[in-house]
Amino acid sequence: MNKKRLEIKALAFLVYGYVMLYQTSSMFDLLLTNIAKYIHLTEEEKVTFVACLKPIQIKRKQFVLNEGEICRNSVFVNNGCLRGFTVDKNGIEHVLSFAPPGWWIADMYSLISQKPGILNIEALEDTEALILSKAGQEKLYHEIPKFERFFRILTENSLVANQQRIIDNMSLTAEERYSIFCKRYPTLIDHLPQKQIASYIGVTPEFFSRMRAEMVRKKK
Amino acid sequence: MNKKRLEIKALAFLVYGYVMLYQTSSMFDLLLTNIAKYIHLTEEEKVTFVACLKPIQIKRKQFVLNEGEICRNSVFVNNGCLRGFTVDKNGIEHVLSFAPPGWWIADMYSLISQKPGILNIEALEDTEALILSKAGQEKLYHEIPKFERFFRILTENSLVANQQRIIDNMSLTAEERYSIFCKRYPTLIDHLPQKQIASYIGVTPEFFSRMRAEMVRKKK
DNA sequence: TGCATTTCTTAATCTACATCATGTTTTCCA
DNA sequence: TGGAAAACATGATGTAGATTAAGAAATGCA
Repeated sequence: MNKKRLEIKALAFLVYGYVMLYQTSSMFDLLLTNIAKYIHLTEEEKVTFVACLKPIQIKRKQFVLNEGEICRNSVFVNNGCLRGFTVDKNGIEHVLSFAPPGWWIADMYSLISQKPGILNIEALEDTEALILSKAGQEKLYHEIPKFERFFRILTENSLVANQQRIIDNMSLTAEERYSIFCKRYPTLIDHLPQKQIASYIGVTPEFFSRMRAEMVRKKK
Repeated sequence: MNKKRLEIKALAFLVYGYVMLYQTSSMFDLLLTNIAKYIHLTEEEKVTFVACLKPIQIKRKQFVLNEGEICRNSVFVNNGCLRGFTVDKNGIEHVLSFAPPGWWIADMYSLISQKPGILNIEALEDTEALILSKAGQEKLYHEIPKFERFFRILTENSLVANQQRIIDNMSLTAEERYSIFCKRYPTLIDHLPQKQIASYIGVTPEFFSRMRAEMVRKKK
């Protein structure tokens, strides 16, 4: 009798474990799917990887990183949206990047050098994310060298996008840059406050507002 | 007698081989030294690596890559200087990057996607360089996975520099951007035609010329 | 060495976008 | 749910840098 009870208990625990696994796994699905586009992970490797991740919740307007701090994590967004921005000597903010679901964000300079950074990272809405510490990332490089490949590819893609942005900033008008933004990030447009988009494409909110009115006028 | 002749011949060939190795090795020194900062290669791996490289000579004003072509190589500069630039719809050139000795250059977008690119790469002076084909690079990733790490780090550094440039373009005046350029690339300043620097920092040659005169005037 | 080409300079005028100011609409949260 | 804060719109004016033009200096190459 005693033994049977133990068995039942053990079974219940197992079931509970599976349920937990099943439930919480959804939190890693988006990231694992993204990774699968570039490298193949065994189930065991997935477990090792997931063990390096820590889920966090960030309230709207809350900061994940402040300028002057050392960036110790990469952040992968599951829900919501983050922004990375700097503040210039006149107190004006400049958006370097948005991180909607499926995107990574960090202060790359600070993360690499482990010196104080210049980036602020803030939630534009309530956000669920996973963080991967620098230590965790280096552990991954050691234990599963395929991750070198994954992050190389990720970084390459990011570099290409940033180079294109430099070229666009040098050779296009604000209006053209905005059109490109709309095409490239259609989901962000209705989501984001105008002033954030204005800051990203590199104009003042006032000019952006006028420009949009102008564009509507033209189309008629 | 016949045998001895053969031995001498073999010895001569060996000596010749070493001399060749010694002479030509200087051509790879800069690159191997750079790599050694990030990963350790065995002598055997060095040989494998060097076998993937092909030396080229580029005359001043000659193009290594034209927009519209598919970029099939990364180029590492030993001597001289290359520039990567785009031409906008008004025919104005915009310099995305310079490649002085010790630097890599390529149309990253095209190299990754193997689609026609938008970058022109041209020699600003007679240049000696090494090219690593995309195929060669992928062979390296397979045979010596450490190269995943090397190129990841290279790409990360490049990404950081490009992000900083985006921020600078959004938050600084042309004069400030020029000051930063002077500090960051002191060797390039006396080397490069002014109009190339103007194009890199994102102003016209006329404005750049006036700006510099202005800066001299101020300092007195 | 000299001449053609490219690069640099300087000046007048123009424009895309910034700044300042003020009112209106939307959003948030107590 | 209502009132404060944030976001957006619009007008008047200012400015960094572009454009056009034309001459002077430097450079490359036959």
